[in-house]
Amino acid sequence: MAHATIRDVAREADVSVASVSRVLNGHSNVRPAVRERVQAVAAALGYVPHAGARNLSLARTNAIGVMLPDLHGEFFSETARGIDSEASARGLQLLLSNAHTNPARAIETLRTMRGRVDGVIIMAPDLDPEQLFEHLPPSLPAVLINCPGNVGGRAELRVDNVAGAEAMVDHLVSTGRRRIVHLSGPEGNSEAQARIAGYRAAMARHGLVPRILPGDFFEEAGTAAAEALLSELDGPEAPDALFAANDMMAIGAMMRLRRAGVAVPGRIAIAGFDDVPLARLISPALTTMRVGIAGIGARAVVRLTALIAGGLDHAVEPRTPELIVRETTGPTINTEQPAGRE
Amino acid sequence: MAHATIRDVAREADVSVASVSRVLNGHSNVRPAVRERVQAVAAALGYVPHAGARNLSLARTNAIGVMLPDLHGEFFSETARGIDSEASARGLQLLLSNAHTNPARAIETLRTMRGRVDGVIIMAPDLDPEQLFEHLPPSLPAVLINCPGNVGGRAELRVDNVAGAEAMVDHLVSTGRRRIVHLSGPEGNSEAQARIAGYRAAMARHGLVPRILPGDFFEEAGTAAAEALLSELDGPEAPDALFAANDMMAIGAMMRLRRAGVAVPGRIAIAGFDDVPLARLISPALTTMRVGIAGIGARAVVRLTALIAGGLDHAVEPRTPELIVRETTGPTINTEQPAGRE
DNA sequence: CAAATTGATGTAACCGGTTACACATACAGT
DNA sequence: ACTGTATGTGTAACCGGTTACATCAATTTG
Repeated sequence: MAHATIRDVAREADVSVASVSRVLNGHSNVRPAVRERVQAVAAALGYVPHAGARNLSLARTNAIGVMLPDLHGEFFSETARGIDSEASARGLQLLLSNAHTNPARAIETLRTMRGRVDGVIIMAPDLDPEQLFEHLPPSLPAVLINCPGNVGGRAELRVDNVAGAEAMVDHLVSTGRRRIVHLSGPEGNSEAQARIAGYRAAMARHGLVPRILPGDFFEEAGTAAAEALLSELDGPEAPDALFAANDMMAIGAMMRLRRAGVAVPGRIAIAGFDDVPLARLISPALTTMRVGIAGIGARAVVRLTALIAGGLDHAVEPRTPELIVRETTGPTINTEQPAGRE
Repeated sequence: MAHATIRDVAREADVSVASVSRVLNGHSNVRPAVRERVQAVAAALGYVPHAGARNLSLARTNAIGVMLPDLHGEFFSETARGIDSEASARGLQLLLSNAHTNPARAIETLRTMRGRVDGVIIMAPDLDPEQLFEHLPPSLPAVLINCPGNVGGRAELRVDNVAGAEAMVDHLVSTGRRRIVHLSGPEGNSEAQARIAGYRAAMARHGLVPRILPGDFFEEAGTAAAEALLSELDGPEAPDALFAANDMMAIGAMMRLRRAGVAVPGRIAIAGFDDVPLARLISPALTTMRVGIAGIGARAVVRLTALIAGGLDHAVEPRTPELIVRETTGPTINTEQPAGRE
């Protein structure tokens, strides 16, 4: 009592499978009488075409594979949303997999996608690019997002994290901050590394001494960092700004500081990176670098579609983050009173 | 110069396709010499098995289809995260589609999944269940989430939205509020309807008069509702609580009220529904009903896996939302000063 | 030493669609 | 009448894997 196949329909309607196929795909060269009979039988049998078989035969799936870094929080959600909105507008389905930092699993996943998707979008800043490219079938259309080791001339979208971090440091300096601490992302992550590099460069340019706390992009790291800084806040060398490598850590830090009664931005400024939707909703609203996460996802789909259609695309398309100044880097004040509550 | 196939490998290694297949799938009955030769040739040719063909042959895809409502923001992301975490722990891939409210598209999507997934998880509160079930192939394992018209004895997870809304009204009443306005979800949405029903029932039980503003689950609806209420806040009949049908609308309303200098919860209490991660991060933190979004997604995967393995499951599993009291329903005060800034 | 058993390998059918090509019929043109 | 063309339909090969079964060589057993 399994599913009906096209041959069942053909037998029941007393025609050949070719005719059934033609009817189902709306080809014109079928006699109306046959068409109706086939449709009636298909409906009666509850026939639903087997998409997998169809894909194999057509060598076309109308699906794209998406490989994203570990799926917590808003960063993932925004990327997925951007990809999804563009993909479903084009009638494409998404085969989703998150890259568990574990390279072997990631590569395995990529292989599993062969023959099930028409192309892939890969964002895997944690992964060793060498390994990745070695196992990426050369004929599989792919658009990469922030893959620093992209040597094979693959289509790519690359956020300029170095320039972004520099811009943020410049902004903090312009508001009078000097003791700017950077809370970094995880060590193996190329974006985190680039943001560190930008931070270092800008600090050096301003003649300031860098100080980096290790983080991992999760809210808890921000909480921990804030906790570590609390004891120093009354000292002579008190940091006057915390620049987190992403928004979630910045938010974690803010929550902790608020709980300790430390005024932000009065006593210490806070800045993030990414501009997740949440950043403008919290209070005080977070100053951050907008990378246009959803837009990147959507753009990747557009380029991938062109690639699948047979186009050539070896470009590394740069995306420059934009500084979004909100409340957390406002003026320094002495009182504990939170600022900007208009 | 397309992809190498298993026959290419077989020819090159001078063995049969059966042997290649055996080597690649780790069967034991292959002579070591042959095994090595096949592996060498496969590597040299950059052979990657065609997963689609494999799926067809095995009648097994190790993928599950997921159909979610067209929701932006955190609700979608949380559901996806819950499903993904459980799915990838089991080595399953996700074929994602969002249900565009458009029933025809939704059904089309569902058909497209036949033969590409081993089962489906469907959350489509906007969809007419009749149509949905008519086109859902009966032999396709499926777990539904909040599908009120589930008559076919399908496995389902159902949040008790009525009880949840009642509990929230009870809570608001217990804090002394009487003029409680409900900001509802979209009309065609069954969850929104259930929350309205719960609100109505509880209001009646307390002898209070209900008042419902139409919304659509988006932040902007909350902003608009707050705007509409602003003019009434000084009047004699000023509402003292706004109970939004989801968190995003509650947040939208809060943002607007804050901008107008209205103290929350001093002048008016705000409550949401869902407990998205954001709810505890904003300030003042949002009182809401926790439905455990991610947990529902994960649970759906567990049940679907059992179903795919051949189990029977006709249960409608109830999930009772939990009241999470935070700051937005704290004590009423007269001053404009925001409360709870410890 | 023949017979029986074991193990490795190849052949070909199958999964469920699509479609090139062959074929049959109808209808036009001269 | 005899081609020539258009149209509808069926046959069978194909997409790229898996695997039941047959085959054959090597080893064990009586």
